[in-house]
Amino acid sequence: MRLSMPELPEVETIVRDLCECIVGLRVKAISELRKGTVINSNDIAVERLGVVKSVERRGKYIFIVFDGESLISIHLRMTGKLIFAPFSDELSKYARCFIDFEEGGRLLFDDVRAFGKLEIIDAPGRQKIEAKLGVEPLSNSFDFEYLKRALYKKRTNLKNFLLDQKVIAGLGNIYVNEILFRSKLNPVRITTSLEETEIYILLTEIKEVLKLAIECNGTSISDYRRVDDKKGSFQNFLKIYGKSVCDKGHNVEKIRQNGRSTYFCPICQANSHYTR
DNA sequence: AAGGCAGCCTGTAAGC
DNA sequence: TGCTTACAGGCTGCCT
Repeated sequence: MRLSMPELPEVETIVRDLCECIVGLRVKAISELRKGTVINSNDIAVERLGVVKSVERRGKYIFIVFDGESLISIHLRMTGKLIFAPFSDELSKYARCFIDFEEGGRLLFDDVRAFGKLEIIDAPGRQKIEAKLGVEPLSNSFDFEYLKRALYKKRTNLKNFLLDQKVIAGLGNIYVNEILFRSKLNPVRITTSLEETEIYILLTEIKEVLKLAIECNGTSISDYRRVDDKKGSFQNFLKIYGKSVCDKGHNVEKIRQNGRSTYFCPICQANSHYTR
């Protein structure tokens, strides 16, 4: 299986790695190799971006923050990769754009499916992106009350609920499958059917799975790679995604919800009767 | 208003 | 063998 999906833990790992590579460097130029990859709708002058002050994550977005007023937002979507090369290497077939720094070094954005985007924005542009994002799941703001209120406000199934970036920012298909399995909750359950004990379990598992995955530097089942091309190791902890049997030996069922594959154990997660 | 879903894109794998 | 088709999925924008 070759999939890729940088979700919150993968993006967090990339951001941490990127901090080590590019903070303090001054942008010289941005080169677009495939039209549409770089968006600069405000025509912000690249040579005025200045020195990289920090690299931050919000949901699955990466923000490269400069000492000036502008910043770069990057979304890797499914197959996007950021590779920092101290020396200018040969460009791959799927190189979409790159940033060259005055001090030397090049940050390459490589993306097979060309869904990813790099956008040069200002502070209001960042606000516009963040306005569409829900809570950071590892922050203190994401607590029992937040989750309970959000669940009861919606009327959809648990799988779609957890994938909704406006509610919780950063979860993708793999981790949602894992979280629901570890919570022993059926993905087709309607959000309003959850009891308080179940909400507490769900909250705990969301945080636990993300923390563990970050400790593992993400999941590489996948062509996800870190900035230095190293792999993460969370795939060793996957219990349900892409599996044919669960850890109890039951057959795993695979269904589609809103066009996305859901893996679940109909025995361990046997509560699908709560669908209303 | 809010939820559902096609479309974007291309490599991989299965089926004939 | 080689062609066709399905699948992988985050997000936007359209439809209901």
